[in-house]
Amino acid sequence: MEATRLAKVFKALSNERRLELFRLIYSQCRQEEVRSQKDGKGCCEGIEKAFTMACGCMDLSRSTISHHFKELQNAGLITCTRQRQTFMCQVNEEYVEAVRSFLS
Amino acid sequence: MEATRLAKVFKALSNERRLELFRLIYSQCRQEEVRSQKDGKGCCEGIEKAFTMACGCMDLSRSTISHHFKELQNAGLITCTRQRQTFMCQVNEEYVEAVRSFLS
DNA sequence: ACCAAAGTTCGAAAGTTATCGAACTTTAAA
DNA sequence: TTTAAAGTTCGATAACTTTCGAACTTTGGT
Repeated sequence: MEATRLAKVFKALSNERRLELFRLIYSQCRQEEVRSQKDGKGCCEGIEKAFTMACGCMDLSRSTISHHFKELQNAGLITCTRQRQTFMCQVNEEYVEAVRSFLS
Repeated sequence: MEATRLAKVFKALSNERRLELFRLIYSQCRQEEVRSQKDGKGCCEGIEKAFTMACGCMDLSRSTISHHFKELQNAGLITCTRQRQTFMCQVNEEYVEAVRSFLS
């Protein structure tokens, strides 16, 4: 991944609270994946009510949490799609992989 | 690595020019390592004249480059030690590894 | 003793970020 | 139709960042 884009990914992870949020989303996704494999659904489709869940876990205003979700999306780390009242959130593994291999 | 420290590492890498600088240092270290293994010296002791090299490679003022070196040091990614007029620069692999495994 | 090379530190300007509360929208429930 | 839940957007404030040039320090060469 070229420097410009990768730097944006790092910037998205450079705020402590946003890093916590991303790790939270990621770990929920891992759990969801285990569950969907048990059900024979293949891979995880994303996690539901990610925003609501984050509001419950983090001591930040909803507007700030909304902002952090936007930043993670802008950086490409997650994709969110509306589902009626709540939204569905997926981790973009390609970007996670770019972080892991940032020196190659 | 805990969130506070890891976020600082990501912040250090969140500026495009600083990310380029770090990659530059890292790649020089890899080359140096190959050379020292040939010479039977064991591992790379760090790269010499890192600052001078960076000044030659990057179109930024010396004061800005100095600042970026400081930020990389503060984050823990590199260690610099003076050697007469120039300085020696080492990459802290522990921190690189923390980035690679930031979700575990 | 003088000069150059290699860095560092300072002060300033311009821009970006994190955070909040208030006001808004959209969807669903009573 | 009113109300509630789930988000989003706006405006503000305080703090931080990037970058520069100028002035400084420290080390080594002549």
